[in-house]
Amino acid sequence: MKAEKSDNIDELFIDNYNNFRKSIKIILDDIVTKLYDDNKQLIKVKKSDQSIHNLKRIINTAISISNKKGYSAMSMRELSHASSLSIGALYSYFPSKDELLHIIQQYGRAAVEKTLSGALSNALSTKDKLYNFIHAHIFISEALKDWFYFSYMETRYFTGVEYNKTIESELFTESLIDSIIKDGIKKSECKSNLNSSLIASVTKAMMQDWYLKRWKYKRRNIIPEEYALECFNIIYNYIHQG
Amino acid sequence: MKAEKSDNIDELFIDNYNNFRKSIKIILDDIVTKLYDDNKQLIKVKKSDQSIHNLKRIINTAISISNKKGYSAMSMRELSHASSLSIGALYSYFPSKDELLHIIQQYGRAAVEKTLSGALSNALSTKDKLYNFIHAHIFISEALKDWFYFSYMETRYFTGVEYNKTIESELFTESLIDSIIKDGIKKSECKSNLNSSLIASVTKAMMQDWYLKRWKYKRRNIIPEEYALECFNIIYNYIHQG
DNA sequence: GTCTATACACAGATAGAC
DNA sequence: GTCTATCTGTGTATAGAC
Repeated sequence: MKAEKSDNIDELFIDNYNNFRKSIKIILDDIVTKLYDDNKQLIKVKKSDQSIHNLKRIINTAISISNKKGYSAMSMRELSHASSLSIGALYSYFPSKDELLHIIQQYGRAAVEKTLSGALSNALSTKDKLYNFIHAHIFISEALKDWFYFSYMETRYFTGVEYNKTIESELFTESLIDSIIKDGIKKSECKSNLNSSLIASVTKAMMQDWYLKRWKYKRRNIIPEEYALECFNIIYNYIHQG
Repeated sequence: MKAEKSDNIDELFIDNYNNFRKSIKIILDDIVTKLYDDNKQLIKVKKSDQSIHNLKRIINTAISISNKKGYSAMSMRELSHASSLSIGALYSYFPSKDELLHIIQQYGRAAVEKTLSGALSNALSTKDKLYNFIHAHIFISEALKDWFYFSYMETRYFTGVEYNKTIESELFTESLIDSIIKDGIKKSECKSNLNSSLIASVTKAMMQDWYLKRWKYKRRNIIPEEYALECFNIIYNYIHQG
């Protein structure tokens, strides 16, 4: 059995968001470090503790301002002021405003991929797989709620490669849910007459609402576990056999 | 009984989107006409067949461009060119770009209110009320899909009154679903242990996905009736008693 | 009522001092 | 590596001709 694989990330977030949150922080640091290597031809500043700290602040500040007024309406002067770096200094971390957008996208996408890829590995039954997947998605979108919101809202302005990658990611997530259901049908754990791809779509819509309407759930004191469980219950109740 | 009230709009869209679409077109014309009266202190051009036609084109063109690049990134030169009116002419239909945004919002909000207000009137059972409401919402958001998308995406840039009205509208729609479920619990048509407000939220999220991910459902040839029915089935299956 | 030409503010980006 | 000063393009909005 695979039970002894204790370094696997997925055991951390099945039932507890707090543990998940702690583990993802370390991963995010690694990802920013990796951004330097992946973009070394674009970044003038050499990789160092100080510069990693600065890049992280630039990314988070840009996301924060953009979520209030939109990326295109965020001026470099504003970003400069809010991140406590001069405009000149900013431009040594990225060559243009467009490239900063790409860097921000790379940052979040890397975190999401790392999380979801581990979410299905140890789950066996349809019920457990669906449960784990929904929880993993809610948890990562809670930990990175600002990035998720940013990415969702700015996607439509993306062009070329960046746009395609985002659409691809949307459809890939959906296809994972679709597979869980299709597999459940095959194993007679689910009803046989289900429109699995349509159910996968609405499941994703429910999960996305968590970060799209964060203000609403916060106001009502709904915690990630509670929301994830309700989503799971609604869908599982609809698909499961007998 | 109320059955003889044949002028009521709701009988048109329960099962058939095409009939709904035809009836809403007339309503939209009335709404643009009303926009002149409500904003006569802002609009320099006098109300006429030509000017109503122009204002409608301005609104639809602005929505269309904004949905591709965002309202703030849409330039007046661009809107001028795409709507075949000079910049000078545009500014006799609205005093500023900000005011145009308000006019666009008034336009859509009036149409939505008119539709949803009639959706619950004749329905009696919980099942029928939920069915009708979900269908009405999917149908109006299909007919005005560009406006719905626009409104959803630009809300966060709104300030003051406009922002409050949009939030209010979101919560009001949800409270209607919440009431349907609460009423069903009281009448023992629904399970007694339901978190009705949370279910109302995810129901709304599912309905919103119809216009937020229009490209996806179009690609898969999903029609409004099919999507509405699936949403209804998932939720009704979860809430209904026995 | 609609046009063209233009005023004036502010955007992104860069050069060169330190 | 970071700063300030500045270049150039584009934005919103308006004035005045037709």
